Amino acid sequence: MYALYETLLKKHGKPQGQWSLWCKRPKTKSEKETVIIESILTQRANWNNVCLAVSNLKDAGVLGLKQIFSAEEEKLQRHIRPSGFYKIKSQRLKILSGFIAKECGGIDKAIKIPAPLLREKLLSLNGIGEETADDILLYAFEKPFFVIDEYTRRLVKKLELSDNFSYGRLQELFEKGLGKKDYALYQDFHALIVMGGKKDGK
DNA sequence: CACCAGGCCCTAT
DNA sequence: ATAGGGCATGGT
Repeated sequence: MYALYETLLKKHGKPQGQWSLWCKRPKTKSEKETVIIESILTQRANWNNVCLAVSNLKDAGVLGLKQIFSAEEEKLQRHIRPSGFYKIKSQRLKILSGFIAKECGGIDKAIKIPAPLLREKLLSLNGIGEETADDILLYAFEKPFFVIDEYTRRLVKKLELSDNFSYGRLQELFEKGLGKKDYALYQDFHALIVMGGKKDGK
């Protein structure tokens, strides 16, 4: 499995955050919050539209968990409209921001919750499935959970790495295949899979 | 104009 | 357990 990572790395070069925050290794609290917000906006959406929505939130000064939580629902909907499914996503953003900002007491507190427990709590929220939970854990909280998305499934299918496409099995395939739990490796590997799947890639 | 894009939930078999 | 429909926009 590590050989596959090296192959992709040689092919595409090191992920540099050319297309999003997701491979920039967000450091500041604000950058982490942005990643968390993007994890919802990107659900079944094209990345360009996510950028439009993020830009609107930023211009309106609402690009933060507390701001989202206290924003008027109708305004929030208007800002994120370009990302699609905006009514559902505004609800999901409210739920998620409330959970982290209020129930956890902020990002710094949330990050100290044992990762498996935090994952369970995220999954219990309406609108957060396995991929979104792992996006948050891996990219915002730097916890080693391999993200399985549509691009990953396509690659596994193409290379015939597995005949079982359930989320858990695929996650196990990558995590056990790599041996070590290394969040930076997981981030880069997944970023490379996405880069490879984007356009010519195949 | 048709089709697609880095999910998730709900409902009906 | 698993399949199918709904949610919505902007780009090609």
